[in-house]
Formats: sequence, structure tokens, C-alpha cells
Amino acid sequence: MISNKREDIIKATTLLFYEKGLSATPMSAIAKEANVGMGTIYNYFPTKEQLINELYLILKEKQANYVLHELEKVKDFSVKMKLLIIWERIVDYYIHFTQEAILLEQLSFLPNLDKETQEKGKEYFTEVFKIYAQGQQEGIIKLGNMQQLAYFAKGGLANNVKFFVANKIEITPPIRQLILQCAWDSVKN
Amino acid sequence: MISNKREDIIKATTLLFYEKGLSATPMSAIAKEANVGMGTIYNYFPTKEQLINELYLILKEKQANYVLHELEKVKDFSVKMKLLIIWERIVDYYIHFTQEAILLEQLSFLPNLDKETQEKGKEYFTEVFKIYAQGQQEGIIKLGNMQQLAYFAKGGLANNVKFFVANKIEITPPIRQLILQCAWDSVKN
Amino acid sequence: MISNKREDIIKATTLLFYEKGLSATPMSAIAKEANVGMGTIYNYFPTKEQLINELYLILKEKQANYVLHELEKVKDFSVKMKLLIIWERIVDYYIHFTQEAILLEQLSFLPNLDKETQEKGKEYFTEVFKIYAQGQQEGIIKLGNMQQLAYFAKGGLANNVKFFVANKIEITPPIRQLILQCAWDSVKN
Amino acid sequence: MISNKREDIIKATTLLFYEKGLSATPMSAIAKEANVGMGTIYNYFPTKEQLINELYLILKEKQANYVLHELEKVKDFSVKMKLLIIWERIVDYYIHFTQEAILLEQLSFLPNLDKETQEKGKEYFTEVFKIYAQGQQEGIIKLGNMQQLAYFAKGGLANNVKFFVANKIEITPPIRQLILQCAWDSVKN
DNA sequence: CATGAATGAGAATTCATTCAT
DNA sequence: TATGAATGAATTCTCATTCAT
Repeated sequence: MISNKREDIIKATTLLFYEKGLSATPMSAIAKEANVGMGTIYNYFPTKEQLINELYLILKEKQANYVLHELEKVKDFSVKMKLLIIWERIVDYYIHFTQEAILLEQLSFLPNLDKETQEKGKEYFTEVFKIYAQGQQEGIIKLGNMQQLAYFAKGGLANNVKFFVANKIEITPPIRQLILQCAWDSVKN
Repeated sequence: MISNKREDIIKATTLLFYEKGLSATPMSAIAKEANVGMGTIYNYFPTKEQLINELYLILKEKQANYVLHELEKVKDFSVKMKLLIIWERIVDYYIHFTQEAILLEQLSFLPNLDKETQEKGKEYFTEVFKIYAQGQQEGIIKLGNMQQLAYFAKGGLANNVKFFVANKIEITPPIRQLILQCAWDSVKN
Repeated sequence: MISNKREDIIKATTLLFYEKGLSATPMSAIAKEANVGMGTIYNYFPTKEQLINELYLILKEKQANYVLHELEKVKDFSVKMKLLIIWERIVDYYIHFTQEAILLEQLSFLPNLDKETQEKGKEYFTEVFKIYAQGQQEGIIKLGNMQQLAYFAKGGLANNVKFFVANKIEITPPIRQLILQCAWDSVKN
Repeated sequence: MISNKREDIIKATTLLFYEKGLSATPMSAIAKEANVGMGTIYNYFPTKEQLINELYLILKEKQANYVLHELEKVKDFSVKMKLLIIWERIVDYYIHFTQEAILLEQLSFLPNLDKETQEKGKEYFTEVFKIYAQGQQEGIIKLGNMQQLAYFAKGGLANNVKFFVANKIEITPPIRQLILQCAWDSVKN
């Protein structure tokens, strides 16, 4: 089996960036953690900055895939159901990929993220906006800038879950229920 | 007139951290921006890490003061009114202190923030939890972990405002109206 | 009573130089240890280097005074007795002023000691050479360069005592007896 | 041909420490003298302090090797002969490796040498103590703590030779003769 | 005289990146 | 391709010295 060095590097980088932070993680540490020579990293990622940018994109895409995964199967569910499904996945994502989720948020603040990278990162969720738009047309979602609503719900969810994760409280079904209720109430008309 | 070097340093640090990012801001740049000798910074903040930690605490306290400022004047207003006032202040804070607000969020994700600093940062908002508690007793706020609710509303608000700020869209009264509506709906029973 | 700042500074410097070493002892630490303002040191010693030079001279003179102290009272004792008295005092000096003794040795290696200071330091023991000279004339001291003999005995003694001090072994009368025997045998004809 | 960077660094350090003193020798100067990049030094010696400690050990070992070199060839010589041979080598060491010898003595007084290093440094000469022990058994060496005697002789020799070296006087055969006589007389019964 | 905050040149140390193997 | 020793520019941090009070 071919060992996928590229993936090893990404995995090591994620771990170390999460644990120590970007600037406290030298390339040499990544190389060691990934069981790879220093130079090898540079075969895949020409600079540390590009490594960061690619990492961001990779994590973002993974997140999008995870969150939107169920959506295809429920093409003709109601708007409310679709949103609930998405949100549930967001909650699950934070629970199962806490490290990546937190790191992703850190990365999104980086002033050195390329504009290009930033734009790409946003695209992943255009699908979601369409659901909100449909909901507004159906009169069950609040009117106004639909992105605003989407950002509110997502921000609320994320912050909420982070609270539980940070305090190491298990997210039980009733808790999950409440979170989703908050989210729906915040955007419903 | 006594020039307050400490404050000069904090101000310069805030600006540069916001514009360039933490690790892209050498201490020498802070010194120059603050019109202060390199060594002077180290008289007030023994390491760069401590500077970051203190900056976080200072910004957090300032934020808390700003957000909670009106609260004293409205001791016997209804829970809903109190929350609306707080949220309005949160929105205003993001609008008037955008740099500090964004930076504060960045800092809160840093793995290098010490636990102690993180704990201190949270204390500032205990006052708010009491309002939620009262609302739950009165039956107008959703039951469940009250911190969860508070985090949801605050996360939603922050993410929402960040959307406008990032896209340089002015927050008009109707927009503000909608934001508050989302927040209230998310926590109301 | 007038507090003698100059002396306080010298005392603090001796202690810190001994414990931490020259370069690990900043002027600020000396100021603190001496309960004196930073600037005050500079009123007495214009630079750190001069402080070091003066300290060397002070310690050297103190050592000389201590070692040669008994000599005046025994002007017409035999050469052997005089030397034994001196050596006994050397031993005592190492025992009672261990810190100063060790520090003095450290200082004597400093490449930045002024030539002038170094010369002065040596002068203190010219008296001793005369005794050796007399002993050679009397035929009871080995012939040859008398300074060589003096240096041998003193080096032997010092190294010997340092061994006991370093290993925290008490120098009992029989031990002291042996040391003096070694010294005398090394120079006697 | 493989250039041994480690050795280059040690050599450069020895030279500069001897000429300028420890604290007057920045790592950058060592790098330049050794024709090596700054960072290279840190690949071999993690801190300046460790460089100093290792240098001490290296010089000490080299000294021991030099001084004890002849000893193997003369396994069944008399105690007196063995000691004379050792002392002769000590004298030669000072003459041929004056810089290293002086530096070694300087280093041995440093408060920043760790205990571990100091202990290791001493081990090199355990062989010598055995000779003294044998001499005591044979009744030709003074009774008492044998280390004390060894230290006396060595301290005397070193100080003696330093006198000549410092004053740039050539050590002629008769001078050498006298030095050895002093040493032997000091320990012989 | 005494003070100690302020200074900035200089020192130690780090780390992204290169390149010979 | 893979490696990791070597590099030195950049960064953090120190500390002798000054000077306004």
C-alpha cells in the first residue's frame, strides 16, 4: 500500500496547529509528527503559507461535504426539514471533528489567507442559501437578507456547541433538541 | 502631561495585531507604532505571550463594560427589554469597535491563551446569565442550560454582524431590527 | 548612622557575582540586592567594568590584609615560622571568606581586567617574596626563582583548600597540619 | 572530505573564549570564526550554556588523555616515577596547550557549570588517585586524604607554570627540574 | 546625591527554506 | 522523490546606561 505522504502531512499539521497554534508549529515539527523529511513537505507545499491555505481549503471542503452530505437524499423534503438536517450535521461535525472545527475557525481569521482561498471557502455553502431563499418565498422564513439569517443560525449553533465542547459536557438528545429549536426559531417567520 | 505608555502599547498592539496578525507583528513594530523603546514594552509585559494574554483581558473587559453599560440604568425593566438592550449594545460594539471585536474573537481561539486568562475572560458576563435565569423562572425564556441559550444568541449576533462588517454593508435600522428579532426568537419560549 | 551605600553595593556585587556569575548579574539585580537605586551605583562606579575592577582590587586588598595581618607582630621570627603563619592565614582566609576567595580567582581570569588593576593586585604580596629571599640566603629554602616557589606553595594550598570546601569537608586540625606540611616540604631545601 | 563542523565550532569557541572571555564572545562571533552559520551551532549545542558545559568536558577529557597518556606504558614503574611522569605531562600540557589550559581553569570556576558536568570532569583523574593510594601503602607518600595530596601537587604545578606562562618566561630544563622537585617534596613522606 | 522608568544596541535563539546526497 | 544538515535573516528578549524628577 502506498503511504500517502501528503495526507500524513495534512494530518500532522492539523494536530499541531490545533494544539500549539500556527506560529508555534515549525515545519520541522510537522515533518517529525508526519514521519517525513523536512524537504518532503516542500515537495507538496512550496511554502508554509501555501500549506496553511491548502489546509484551510481541505478542512473547509471536508466540513462542507460532511454538513451537506444528507442533503442530496432529501431533495424534496420541506425547507424546515432540510435546515434541521443541515444543522444536525453541523452539530455532529463539531462533536466528531472538534479539533478541525476549532482550527478552521482560527484559520478563517488569518490575515494572510489569500483572497482567492477565502472566496473558495465560502462557495461551499451556496447550496444552503438556496434553501433559505425558498423558505422566504414560502413565507416560513423571516424576510430580509437571507445570508444574514444563515449566518445567524450557524453562528449560534457553532457558539453553542463550542460551549459544550469547551466544558466537556456531553451533548445528549434533549440538548441537541434545544439547540435545533433555537436555530429554527431564530430564522422562522 | 503624563503619557500613558502602557496604553500606547496596548493601542499599537491592537492595531497591528488586527491588521497584520499576531505572528506577523514583531515586538519592534509595536514599539515603533507606540513611539516607545523596545525595552519599554518588556517593562510592562514580560513576554510577547503575556502581552497577548493581557491584551485579551483588556479588550474583553472593555467589551463587557460597553455591552453591560446600560444595564444598571434599567434594573427593573423586563427580561426581554434587558436582553434587547444588551444585544443592541453588542451590535453597537461590533460597529464601533470592529477592529477590537474581530481581534478579540481571534484571540479567544488561540491555543496559547492560558487557562487562567480564559477563565477570567468569561467572568465578565455572569451578570447576563442571571437575566436568562430570571426569564426562565418567568416562563418567557426556553428552559434548559441557560448558558447554552446565551451562547447561542451571542454567537448568532456576532456572526451576523461580522457578515455585514466583512462585506462592508451598513447596518441600517431595519437590519438591526431583524438581528434583534432573530436573537429574541432564538431564546424566547 | 550613615548607611554606606558604596559598601552595600560591593557586598551585593560580591554575593551575586559569586552565585550567578558576572555576566548573569545585571546591574539592576545588584541595585535591588543592595537596596539602592540603579542610578546610585553609577554615582560610585561609572561603568560595570570599573565596578568589576574596583571589586577585584578591594577583594585582593582585603585578602592581602588578612593573610599578612600577623606578619608585623612576628618581625623577627624565623623564615619557616613566618611562612607557616602566612599559609595558616591563607587557609583561614579560604575557610572564612570562601565566596570572596572563589570570586577573586574568577575575577583574576577576566580578560577585561585593566593591566593597571592586575599589577596593583600583585603588589600586595611583595612582602612575601622577601621572606622567601631571606630563606634562600639562609639556605633553608630551595634555590631558584623565588616567585616560582611562592606560586607553587600558594597554588597548592589554594587548590587543596578548595577541594575541602567544594566537598564540604571540615578542615580539622590534623588536616590543616598536613596542608602546612605539604607547603613547607614543597619549598624547603 | 567531511569537514567536522562540531570540531570547527569547538575550536573557534576555545580561541575566542580564551582571547575575549565568555561573555564578550557572542554566538555570532563563534559562527564567523568557525565558518559556520549561526543556526549550525544550535544544531550541535542547544544553548550557549550547554556549549560552555560541553566545551569544558571536551577540554577536560583532552587534558586527561594528554596527562595520562604515558601511564599505560609504565604500568610497573615505581610510584615516584609514575607521579613524575604525570607531572611532567601536566607541565607539558600547560606549555603546549596554554590557551586550553588557562581556559579550562577559568571554566572550572564558573557558577554556571552544572553539577553533572563538574562531576564528570573529575572522574577523568581517578586513575591518579590509585597511584597515590599505592604510594601511601608503600609508605613513601604522606598519609592522610590522598585526594588532598593530589590536589596540592596539581594546584602547585599549575600555579607555578601559570606564573611562567603569564610572564612569558621559557621553562628551561632546570626550571622544570625544580617544579618537579617541589611537587615530589610536597607529597613524599 | 538618589531614584528607577525609558532606551536601543546587541545578544541569544528560532525556523522557513535550500540543496547536496 | 525523499532526506535532514546547513543556513542566516528575522525575532524575541536583555541590560548597561542615561536623565528627568
